[in-house]
Amino acid sequence: MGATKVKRMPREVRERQMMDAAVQTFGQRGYQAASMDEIAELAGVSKPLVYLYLNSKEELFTACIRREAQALLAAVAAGVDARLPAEEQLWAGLLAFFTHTAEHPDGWAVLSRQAPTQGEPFASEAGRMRGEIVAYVGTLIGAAAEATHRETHRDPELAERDVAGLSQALVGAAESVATWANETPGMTAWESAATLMNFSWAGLGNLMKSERWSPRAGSDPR
Amino acid sequence: MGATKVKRMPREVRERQMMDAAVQTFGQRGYQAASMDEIAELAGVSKPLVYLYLNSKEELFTACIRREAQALLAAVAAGVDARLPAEEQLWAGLLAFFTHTAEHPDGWAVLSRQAPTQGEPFASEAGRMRGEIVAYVGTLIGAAAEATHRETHRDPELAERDVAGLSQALVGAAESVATWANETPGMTAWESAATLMNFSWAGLGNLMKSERWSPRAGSDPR
Amino acid sequence: MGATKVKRMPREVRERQMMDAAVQTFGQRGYQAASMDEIAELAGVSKPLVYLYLNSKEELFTACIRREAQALLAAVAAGVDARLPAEEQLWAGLLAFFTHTAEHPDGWAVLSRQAPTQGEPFASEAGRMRGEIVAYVGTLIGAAAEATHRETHRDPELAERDVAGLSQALVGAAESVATWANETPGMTAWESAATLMNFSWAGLGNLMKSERWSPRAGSDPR
Amino acid sequence: MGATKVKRMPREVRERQMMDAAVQTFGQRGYQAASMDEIAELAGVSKPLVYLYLNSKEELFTACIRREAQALLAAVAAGVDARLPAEEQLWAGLLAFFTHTAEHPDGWAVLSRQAPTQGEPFASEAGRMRGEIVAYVGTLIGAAAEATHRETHRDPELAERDVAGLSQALVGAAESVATWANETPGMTAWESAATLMNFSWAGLGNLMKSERWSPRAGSDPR
DNA sequence: CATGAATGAGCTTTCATTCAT
DNA sequence: AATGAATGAAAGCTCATTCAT
Repeated sequence: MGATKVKRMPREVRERQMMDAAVQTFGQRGYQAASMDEIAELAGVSKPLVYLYLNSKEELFTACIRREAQALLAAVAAGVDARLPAEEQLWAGLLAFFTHTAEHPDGWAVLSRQAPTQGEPFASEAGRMRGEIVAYVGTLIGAAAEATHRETHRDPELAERDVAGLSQALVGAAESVATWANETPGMTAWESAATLMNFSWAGLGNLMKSERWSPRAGSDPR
Repeated sequence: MGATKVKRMPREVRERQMMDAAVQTFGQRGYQAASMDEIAELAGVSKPLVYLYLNSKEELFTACIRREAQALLAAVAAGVDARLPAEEQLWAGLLAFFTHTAEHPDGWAVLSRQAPTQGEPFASEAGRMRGEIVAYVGTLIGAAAEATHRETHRDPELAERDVAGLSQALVGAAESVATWANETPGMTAWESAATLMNFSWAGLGNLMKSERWSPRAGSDPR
Repeated sequence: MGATKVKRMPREVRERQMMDAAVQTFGQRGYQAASMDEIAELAGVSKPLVYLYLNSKEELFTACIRREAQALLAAVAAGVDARLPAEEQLWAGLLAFFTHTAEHPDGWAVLSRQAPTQGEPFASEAGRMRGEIVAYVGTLIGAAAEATHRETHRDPELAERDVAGLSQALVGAAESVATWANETPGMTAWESAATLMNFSWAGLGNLMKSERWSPRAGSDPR
Repeated sequence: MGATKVKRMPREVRERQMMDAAVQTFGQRGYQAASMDEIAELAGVSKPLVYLYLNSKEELFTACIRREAQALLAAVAAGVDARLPAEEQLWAGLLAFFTHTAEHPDGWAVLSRQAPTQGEPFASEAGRMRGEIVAYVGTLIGAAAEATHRETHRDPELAERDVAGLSQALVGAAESVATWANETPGMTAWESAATLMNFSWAGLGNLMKSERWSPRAGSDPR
């Protein structure tokens, strides 16, 4: 009786609507503060249907984390050409990263703010994705180190933990800038990527040439 | 059977016990997931006493944020000698920062993970502290830029937004490394600080000499 | 064992059941002493359902006041024929009033005892209804005064405040008698109405003929 | 160590302070909404002291009811000269009643609004006092009836229940007017008493001369 | 495929009341 | 005579979750 409410949609479509509503709600309110009522209403369906398709709040949140992580990883991967030199891969990856986070702020909020703070099933789920990115960045750093080695015949002697630490720093810096950019009107993905590149590349480059920074005397490493 | 339950303590002492318990619980569970029951039990008191002294969950959380922020800022300030050159100030500050966050992981979790994600009364409370640190880092960068200018007679031309972005990146990197260090056994504050210094100083130094990184052709700033 | 717990009823029905239970509980226990648990149990539903339909204790109480006030006013209005002389209107109104209060003692308790003593959202809600009744009684007194004026050519000179005071007295007397009747077995509405009519009508009649009562000497109006 | 807080007062004085504070708080807030904290603070003592002297909230409220009832009864009794004719006794009693309730609005609120609505230990406590007043009024009516009988040789034939009903009506009217007067600025006790006297005396007088009001035909007593 | 009706469990908060000094 | 410290018990309210249709 009327076409206002289109019902009987295929499962796939309904499911995407629900997940979209969930990501938006979780991203803006947080996991705990988001209520299933709100999500169902925003999705335009009844609560039992949400449960029929997504089973529970926990599974729904996990599904959101997974979907958004996949999307972010895919976006970065799509932006990068593995045949280019490491430096340009990093640039391309950062650009893709900031572009995606700017276009999906709620998804980024779910991944960066909500998931890691909600305790165990979720933190590790989000950690898995972050780990993939950190590892990928680590690969780039390693590759660059090796290239430098070949060119300069100086061994950067980057231990595994060094690489891990640097990757963490770079990813952390990117996260921080991404969040800040989402709150700063007029800030483009290009600017964000340039900021980060400027900030990090020379430091990384030096490291690879074994030119480490070290504290002056007096401050002993304890 | 012992002195496990010492009762009738002066208000000041009890209040500190409660705040300690609260920081631990909030840091590990998150604001919403932490229950006042749990905090009271951990503090070894009854719930009404928590309310008598701290008034409400919201006020309790705010008090935790403030106390931990104060402590962190104080620790960093105590570690830094403003008469030293910027480079060494940064090193000392990072060392103090990583030392404090390593010694107070729950407090650090409250400040870095929980407070910023819990919406309005809290996010801005924590943002205030982060803002102070970012501003302080910005000062260091500015000072270093000026010094470089004097030495090299080259103007770094760092716009305000550049400084802001770099500070965000540096602080984000530090946060990321601090959190990662807290999860990585055997990682010392000294190592964390060195990692970050290595990562960032050369990049910053280059910037100040106007040696910016720029993408090769093809990737237009859109 | 039986049909004691019939479930899945339409909202309208459940809502009436809840209001009935609420009126009974509020009337007997008072607003503060009545617990939502008790009301829900008496209504045969769970507490969340009460909140789902009626929103809060405050709204529930307000709804009770309104419903019972409406019912009482409607009962009195239905019992009165506005074309009759004032005297007979008063009689009919009193009879309807006492009949209704006798049949709905809990509703009457809510209106007369509980609502006016529970402070501001409620007192004025109940006051509104009492005001309507007082005003209606005032109209009757005014009409009777005018009729008397026409017949006897003596001006009753009833000032507004006189009318208000008399109405208050009459309504107060009726309230008192209604409450007393509800506590007195065998007391019929007819008897109550007759008592009040006897008590008041002659006094009012005298007033209208300007035959005021006045204290003998000695007691000066200060 | 100054004289700001005079301590160690005799029990009698402290107790009166507490009761004064209690009457004020109960009268304004209601029994349930009044908290022992509030009462203790208003009385200027610590909570345990209130318990030491008055034992419990329930006993405290009961004590308030009793004290205020006693005071009201005493005031009315003091205003009446039992050797005067019933009519003048009524006038004097009403005047004393309205004077006292106007001077002690909180006490009157406790007696008239709070006590009767708070369920069982209290309602009957307040009912006892009300009963005394109703009975006293009944005595006056009875005395007046007898006097009338003697003068007019007509038997008013007032059954006990008639007297009771009339007393209830008169007392209810007085209560209503007292409460209304307390809310109406500029309304004096003298005016209140006159209003009530005008309203009731003629009606009572008629009754005593067996001139009852009776409904016209049609409205049968069922 | 889809939902209106319903609830168990838990949370924050308050309050009368009591110890120990 | 007087109090700061402390609590058991309960109340209002919310939410994820499930029937029955």
